[in-house]
Amino acid sequence: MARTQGSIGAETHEKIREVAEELIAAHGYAAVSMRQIATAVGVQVGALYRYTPDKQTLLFDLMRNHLEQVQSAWDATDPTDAGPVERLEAFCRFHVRFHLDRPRAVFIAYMELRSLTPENYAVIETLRNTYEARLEAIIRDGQDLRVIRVPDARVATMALIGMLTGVTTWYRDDGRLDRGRVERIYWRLARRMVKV
Amino acid sequence: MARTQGSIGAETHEKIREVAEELIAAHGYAAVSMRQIATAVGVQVGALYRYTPDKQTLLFDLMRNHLEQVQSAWDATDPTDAGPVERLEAFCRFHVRFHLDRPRAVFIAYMELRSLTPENYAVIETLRNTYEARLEAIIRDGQDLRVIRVPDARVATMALIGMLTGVTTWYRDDGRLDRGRVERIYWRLARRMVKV
DNA sequence: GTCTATAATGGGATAGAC
DNA sequence: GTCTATCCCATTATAGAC
Repeated sequence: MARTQGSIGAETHEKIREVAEELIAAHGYAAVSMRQIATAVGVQVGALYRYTPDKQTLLFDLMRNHLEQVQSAWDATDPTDAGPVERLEAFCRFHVRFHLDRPRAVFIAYMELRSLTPENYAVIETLRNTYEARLEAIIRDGQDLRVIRVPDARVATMALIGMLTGVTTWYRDDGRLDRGRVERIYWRLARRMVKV
Repeated sequence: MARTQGSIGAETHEKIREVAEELIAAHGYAAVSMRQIATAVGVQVGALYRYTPDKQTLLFDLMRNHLEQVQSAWDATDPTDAGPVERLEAFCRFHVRFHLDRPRAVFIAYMELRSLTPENYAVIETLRNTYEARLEAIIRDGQDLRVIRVPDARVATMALIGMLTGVTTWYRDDGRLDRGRVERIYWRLARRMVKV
């Protein structure tokens, strides 16, 4: 397979993304320098600018990429023909599983909103809102069909998102529970929260 | 009332804390400079160092102060003679109320852990764990007395903390719901989550 | 207790050689 | 596509005048 004409080094590009995600998740966007990233990648700082116009765009691309992946992965998972309770179970399990698999990307997407320029922030906020709206729609469907009952659909949505996303703050792979059990426990908690 | 001998300017000290909390919550510890803080306070940068030995200590004091206040405010609120369900209601309502009243301090306490030196991090982590242990103890009491039932006390604790703390990410004072209603809705969701 | 001035270091980004 | 060298500016923290 010939390399695409005019393409830049795909391996280096990928490594920059991995290293940037790791360092930014650990120390924060503002605390990580382009020099640190270059050193961890194994290149000099000037080389980074063949892959990103600036540091801000590097962050923005990481966040957009992650949120677009969440979105498309959920759209591929959503059992749209099923009832609201079954879809809610799919959502809760998907959210926990996906977030446990990508804790660093999740961390950045939630923590570095304030590091974005206003223009980039608007894009990312829209992506986040679109995803959260998917959950809210399921809850409202369930209410209409009287198979889900919550005091307030909007608050229940935000409470669920907060509860599910929080798993990344405490879960450890070498801990007492494996991912499957955690996924199951979170769904049982969620189900009781919204049950008729 | 005479000013304590040898004391530094109490008003300036307090203003530094307020300004630092506001700026760090908005932009992040690493992104805020001592110059920015000094300008917002209305002094020159050198003056700040009469009140804090360095920037790190300024952050650490903000976080410790907040967590100690959470702890002592809860200890003063906890209806220790009541049953587990009543105490859980007190906890949930307290947590939502306290966090809605201090969104910036909460934000910093959860987001800037990575900006602390290892020594300072250990202190803050201990304070956080102590507070979370209070909730877990209530849930375990409730399980023992068979008035609370959850799949796993530890996961339920973290799920509750995540759910309740998340309120600060979406609540707006000029929004649809006032604080009292939000507090009530969160408690209803929590109660269903842990009910027998 | 606050100021001005400065030391010492590191930041993002670019130019031009190879 | 990566390197070296550099520009220019911001950073934390301190010294010493007032």
